[in-house]
Amino acid sequence: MKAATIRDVAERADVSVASVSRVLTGAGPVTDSTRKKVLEAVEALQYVPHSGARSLSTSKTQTIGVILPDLYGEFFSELIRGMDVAARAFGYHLIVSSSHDDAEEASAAIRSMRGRVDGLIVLSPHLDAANLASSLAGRLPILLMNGGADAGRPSIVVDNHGGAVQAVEHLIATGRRRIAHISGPTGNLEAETRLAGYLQAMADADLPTTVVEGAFTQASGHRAGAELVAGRNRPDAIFAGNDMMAVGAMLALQDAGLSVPDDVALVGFDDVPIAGLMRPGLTTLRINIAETGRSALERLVRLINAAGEAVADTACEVVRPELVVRPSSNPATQARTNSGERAREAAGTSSLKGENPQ
Amino acid sequence: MKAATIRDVAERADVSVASVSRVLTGAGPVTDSTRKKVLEAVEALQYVPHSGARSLSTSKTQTIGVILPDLYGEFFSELIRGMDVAARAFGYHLIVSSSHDDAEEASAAIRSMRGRVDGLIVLSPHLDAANLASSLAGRLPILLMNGGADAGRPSIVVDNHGGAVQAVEHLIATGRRRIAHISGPTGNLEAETRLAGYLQAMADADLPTTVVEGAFTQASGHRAGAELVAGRNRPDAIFAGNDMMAVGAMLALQDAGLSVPDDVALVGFDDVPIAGLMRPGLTTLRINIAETGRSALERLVRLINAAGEAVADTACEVVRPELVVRPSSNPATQARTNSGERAREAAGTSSLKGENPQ
DNA sequence: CAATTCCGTGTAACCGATTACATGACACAC
DNA sequence: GTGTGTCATGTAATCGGTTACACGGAATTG
Repeated sequence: MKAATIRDVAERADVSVASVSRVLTGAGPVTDSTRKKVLEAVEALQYVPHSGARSLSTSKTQTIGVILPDLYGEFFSELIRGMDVAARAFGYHLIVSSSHDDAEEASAAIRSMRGRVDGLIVLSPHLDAANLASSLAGRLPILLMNGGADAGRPSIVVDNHGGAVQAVEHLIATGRRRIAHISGPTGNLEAETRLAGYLQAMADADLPTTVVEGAFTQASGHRAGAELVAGRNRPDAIFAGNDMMAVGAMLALQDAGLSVPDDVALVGFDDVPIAGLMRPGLTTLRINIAETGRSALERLVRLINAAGEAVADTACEVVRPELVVRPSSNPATQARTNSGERAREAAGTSSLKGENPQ
Repeated sequence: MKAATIRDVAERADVSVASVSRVLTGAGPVTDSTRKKVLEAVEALQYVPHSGARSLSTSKTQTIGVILPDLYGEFFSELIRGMDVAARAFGYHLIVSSSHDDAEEASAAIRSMRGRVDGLIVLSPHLDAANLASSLAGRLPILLMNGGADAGRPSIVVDNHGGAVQAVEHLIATGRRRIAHISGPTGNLEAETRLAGYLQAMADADLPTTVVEGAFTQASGHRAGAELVAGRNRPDAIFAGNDMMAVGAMLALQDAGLSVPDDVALVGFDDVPIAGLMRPGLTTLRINIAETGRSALERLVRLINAAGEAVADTACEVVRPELVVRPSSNPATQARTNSGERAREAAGTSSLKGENPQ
């Protein structure tokens, strides 16, 4: 039994294919009686329009492609969730291609999506991918989320620089002066922007800087933390380029017998779920990822609908991270209030939607 | 400038559309000179075949749909990663639709994918979704990962029952006898299967059971843990239905001034990244999620290619969880060796691939 | 009552690929 | 030199929708 076509439906409803199409697309005039007959036939035949055929005649696919680098954990899922919910609301589908960690792979993925999607959202922490993406995509609307403001094309970036400044200013405000930074890997735009923010905030406060390079991994954070406490002139605060390195550093500090935050305060970046579950809870910078994903998708849909017209949208939208203060950066003089914080954290589910079946 | 069609390519290469098609699909004989001319024209025109048109004439979309419930964090991203990598290897694209938490929504998603995909992978922890999926999909190959063995259709399930038995037997082996269970929400297949495994293992060992119902969330685990330690006849071990509840319970125990594992041992399920980062590290059951996703996709591709033929594949593949022993379930008599474990965990990146840009 | 408008409906062209079949060139054998 | 077989290539039908245009019947108007 082959799938029903629009002609089967037309025949069964005793109308023309044009009427069936009009009922189904909602375009053009039809009487109620015709509509009723068509819908009955559709129901009876379990008819679903062939999307390929539709896309052939309308040259729209109602599909949006998402190109992602190697993202892990909460970040990935929240982002897709936000985009997916928005996509459904607009009647779009989402084609996802993940794990593209170099420009080569990413451009292959873009190429393979051409003709299959109405627009692309490209996340890429790689310096050169932005141009690649735009040249490869031809006339396809593209929204970049590559972490670097790329003037002249629609994009969304996280204010990594501002976030880093916030982190440093917070540490200064709580009385720290010897503030070190564990940076992310060289070549990663986000890492470099966060580093730049750290350097600037320290310069503004006239404080000396210490930077150890990490790789955005927990292990590298552990190594960097160990290195920092072993050196002379031990810092009284560490701002890590992301939460995973902060977690590694925290464990290294505790291994060395130091107290966080009394001996060394600690601030991360991203607010991954683990941040709130560490003891002490990790101060960090939060980005509402799902919201960012939703917003990215909505913007792309607008770009698609406006295609060809006044391309007024070349702005670079900035998402500002929010500082979430937890005990890891309590003022140096303050007594520990571990249990209170612990109870609060344990009761809340804000950063952790728990269900995780299978 | 509209996109080039196969006719433009044919014209430019001074051959027929048939030859262009033959070169591009690799089917049929062509001389090297023709191939060369065609490829040059393709390159010059930046030609990409229209997937809709192709799908119309071949009735294949080279796309696989994935229907997911509300999944969070690592589970979601690992699963998609595994599927995505496999899909690329087979030349397939992945359409993802997530956040379907009731059968209604899930079936709407399935319907909207008909005609757009060559096959479906449906994850659903809902009891009735299995039948729904199969009836809605028509002749579309479907692979179920709904957590309940559903004889007669291709499916992949996690051995939740066996995992729970392993957990309980492990706790018994380390000397515990008063073992309580924090279950997941009623109506969730996985939760119920894990509960059943607990009950069976306890019955086999002739031990009395205690069950408190949770909701797979950290907060519910915290409540359940508090309730368990407050009651008379405090358990000396708790097996939680998932890691998030185990984490909540651990914090509740520590809030109550109890030591894990000395006073109460703790075992979770899933091996989320946080499990290894808790202090003490949480004993749990690990599933290689990416691998499971990859395997699911490969199996579906096989189903697609075999469509219509001998549908010999109606088996229910079982994925067995692996017990990961960490300090939260150390034998009751053993001294704490926190620092050793801590160093090991911090050095390893096994469960945590750290990069988490933006 | 005829003329005009309006509007629901049907016919058929079109979107851009694939592919069965026809064609024609060429080589080889008799 | 004609016949036969092989094989690269071209022609045209086809997939299943959408939609411009034509058409015809009812309602409105003079």
